[in-house]
Amino acid sequence: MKTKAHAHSGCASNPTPLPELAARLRRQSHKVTGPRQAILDILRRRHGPVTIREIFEELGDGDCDLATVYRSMHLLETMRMVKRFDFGDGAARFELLAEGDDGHHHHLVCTRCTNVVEIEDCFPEELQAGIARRNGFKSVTHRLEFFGVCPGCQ
Amino acid sequence: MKTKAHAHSGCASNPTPLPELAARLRRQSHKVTGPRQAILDILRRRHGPVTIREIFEELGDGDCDLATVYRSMHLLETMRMVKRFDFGDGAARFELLAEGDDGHHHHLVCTRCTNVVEIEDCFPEELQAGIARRNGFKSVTHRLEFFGVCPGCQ
DNA sequence: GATCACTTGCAAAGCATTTGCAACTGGACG
DNA sequence: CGTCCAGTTGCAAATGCTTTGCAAGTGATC
Repeated sequence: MKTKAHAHSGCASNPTPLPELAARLRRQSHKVTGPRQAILDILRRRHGPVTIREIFEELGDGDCDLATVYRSMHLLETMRMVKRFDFGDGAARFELLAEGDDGHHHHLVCTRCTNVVEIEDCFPEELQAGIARRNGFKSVTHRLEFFGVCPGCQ
Repeated sequence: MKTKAHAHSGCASNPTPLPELAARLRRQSHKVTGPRQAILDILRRRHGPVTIREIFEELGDGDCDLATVYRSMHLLETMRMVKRFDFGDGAARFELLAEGDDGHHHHLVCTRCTNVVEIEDCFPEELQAGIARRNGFKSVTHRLEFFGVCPGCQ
């Protein structure tokens, strides 16, 4: 089975060129600064969701302040350049988003080693529509993550 | 349509008697103390998920310390008397569990007023089994919550 | 009713995250 | 190129939820 094109960018195999990411910043009149480039550079060569702490530690020593990483991720999130995920362990995780991608997808997380696999399946649309309708809700989405024990940890 | 029996206890209509809850504590050799009874009493007459802060504020002034509420919820969780939910807003929520109930179910949360509706639907078992199998994972479960805008907030 | 392990209150500590503020700097413009 | 200023950054302090150390208090058992 061929690897289906992933909804997210950031695969190590063909990372989005950094200048392209910088252009996205500029296009929305945000400055292309050292810290931002360093952070984007880390995100673009990452497969899965990254922690703020992980980003910070992967940065060179004096590269930038932890607060700046937080601020940058917040900016990138509002610009829809990254998507935030929550595995319920108290630390936010982020994935770089391809342009125009809403990044909606899910993960299968190993509860032993915290390894993460991206999942293609999603909660069935018609079921969700029924839930929304029955309760009179509009604009319904969902947050969904799977947890289990990976092959290596069994 | 008749109200289906909910998987969780704590419905205001027929709350589990407090002595029964106390008995569960005693049966597992935990002391039935004032704070614990007060907390259980709040939980048993609650419909949905409650925040620690909400419990604390619903307690009488000198009823007990915030740290004690945290400790109690932790105890009740390990005893499987309550289930923890995470709506991604940084505050844990709890629901009282009927005996023998694993409490697995989901919620539809209004993103405007944070009102919560309990949902009966679940992620399709066969889909989840496929996800587990394809990735070689064992003991797979999921965390799933829905978000939208409730009728009153539209 | 004495005893003791289990509980509690209080205060301090832990984390992830946010914020105030003064110093700094991209990049637009001349 | 040099000026200029809104947007950025570093640093430190603050926030919000949660946990923990420790000494004092108290259910439950005998």
